[in-house]
Amino acid sequence: MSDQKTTHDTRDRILDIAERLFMENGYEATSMRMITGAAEVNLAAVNYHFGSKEALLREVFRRRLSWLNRERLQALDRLEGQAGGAPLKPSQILEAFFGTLLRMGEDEALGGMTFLRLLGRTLTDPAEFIRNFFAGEYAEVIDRYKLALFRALPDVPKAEIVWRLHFMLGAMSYAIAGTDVLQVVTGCGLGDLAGESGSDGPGDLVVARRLAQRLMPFLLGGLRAPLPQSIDLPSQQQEPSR
Amino acid sequence: MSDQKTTHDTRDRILDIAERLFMENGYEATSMRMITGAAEVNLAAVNYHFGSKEALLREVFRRRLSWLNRERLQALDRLEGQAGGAPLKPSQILEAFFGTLLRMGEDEALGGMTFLRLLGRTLTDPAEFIRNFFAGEYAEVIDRYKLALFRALPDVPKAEIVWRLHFMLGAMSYAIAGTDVLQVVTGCGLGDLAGESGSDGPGDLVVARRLAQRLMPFLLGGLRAPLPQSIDLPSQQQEPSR
DNA sequence: TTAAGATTCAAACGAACGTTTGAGCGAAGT
DNA sequence: ACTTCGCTCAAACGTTCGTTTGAATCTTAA
Repeated sequence: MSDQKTTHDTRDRILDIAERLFMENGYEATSMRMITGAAEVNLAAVNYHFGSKEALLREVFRRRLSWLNRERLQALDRLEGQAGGAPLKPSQILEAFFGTLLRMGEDEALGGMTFLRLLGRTLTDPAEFIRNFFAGEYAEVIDRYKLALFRALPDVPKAEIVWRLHFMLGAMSYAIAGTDVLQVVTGCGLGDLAGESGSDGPGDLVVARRLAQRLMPFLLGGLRAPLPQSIDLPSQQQEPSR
Repeated sequence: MSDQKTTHDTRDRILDIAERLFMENGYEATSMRMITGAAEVNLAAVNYHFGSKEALLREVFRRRLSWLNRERLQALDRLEGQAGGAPLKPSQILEAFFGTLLRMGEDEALGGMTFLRLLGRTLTDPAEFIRNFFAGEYAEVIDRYKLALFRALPDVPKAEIVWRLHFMLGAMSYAIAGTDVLQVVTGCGLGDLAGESGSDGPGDLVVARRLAQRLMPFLLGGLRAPLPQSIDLPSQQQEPSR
């Protein structure tokens, strides 16, 4: 029973618990009383330290994404410095972007698989304040990596690259969310490796490494797939009348 | 008997409105009063016709997924009948599985892009009753297609195929969800094509076709990507910089 | 016409929600 | 010693939630 409580003790305990509960139940289905109860702090502590429930979710993400954004930009800077003006290889860009994220899943101090799962599940949340928040947090990094891919694949139309970046983000987001129907049906996949509900399976490090090992070749294969042959809509032109 | 005006009028109006509102706000953030208000029916109508809010969501999905499951199984039956015992081509399997779904997005009578977006956003919902429901609905179809892929790719380890099916589901789910950060940052992608917020952009047919045209080559490229070289965890212990 | 069943309706239920309040506490600062 | 300030606390705020109720209204068939 350590009675020693400082300011950051309460703040960080709220953030850690909220991160886990938001991941397990989603934002709307997680109440302030669930969070403060599990964190063993007073109900009013969240509003005192963060201002509101929305601001708490933002802070949960901000403390992780600020590290991730910095790391992703540094990785790209490093690669471009080594290349000395030449375009990067697509595999290098993907490794810097997705590898950096998946390496967060290996380190519990950076949130581990708990944060990765939360991120994957929250990226498809339709709530407006969430989407606005992510848009602001991701803007700079997305733009830098998008331009790097444009230079790495000069023969591919830019719109096509954006589409495939979109698909790659989706495959990763869904994979780290760990809610796939396959996992329940086949008993195989991320959930099987993670041992989500209590049972101590392999640790976050092993889970994240195995996932990265499977995901990266898939993403690269998709990015380099042959372009669709027909330019746009096929022959028949069907217009919804009125 | 055939005149089902009163009953199915209310029932179907509730289902249509609920489908749209669940898509726009998510399950938890959509209240019964929002649904019954927009559908112009009494608040008690949902509990009378469906029993509960959870049962309403299940019915919203069931009326679409029963059609989708039937169509997907028939498509696979047709292909296997034509092949006469020989393994199918992976592209045929993907076309039957993903093409059938994306064709739902073209037809407003089958839910159109509204249902596709709802499906993509709900597949990552952590609520237990939702995941159990999807597991039951998808079990048979997933199993059939999984086996078809095993036979189509006899040289690829089965675990690897399951992983890649997992990734393909993710890319599709995320793409049809239409909540990608790319759309807000770059103003390009599904949301741009869809004109989600009121403005009449291209119809569902055009949106779904363009999406399918871009997604299918990506999925095929990912599925056929070279296998990861190392069997499991590498030797080096890499520490993320802080 | 009339009785029975199906559907709609306004109103209310208890519970849970996010947030606010004002008193109380303990360790600095002067 | 006394004030200040950061923080915690129990209690309550007003609102909204999903659900239930019982009477009113409509539909249907004998």
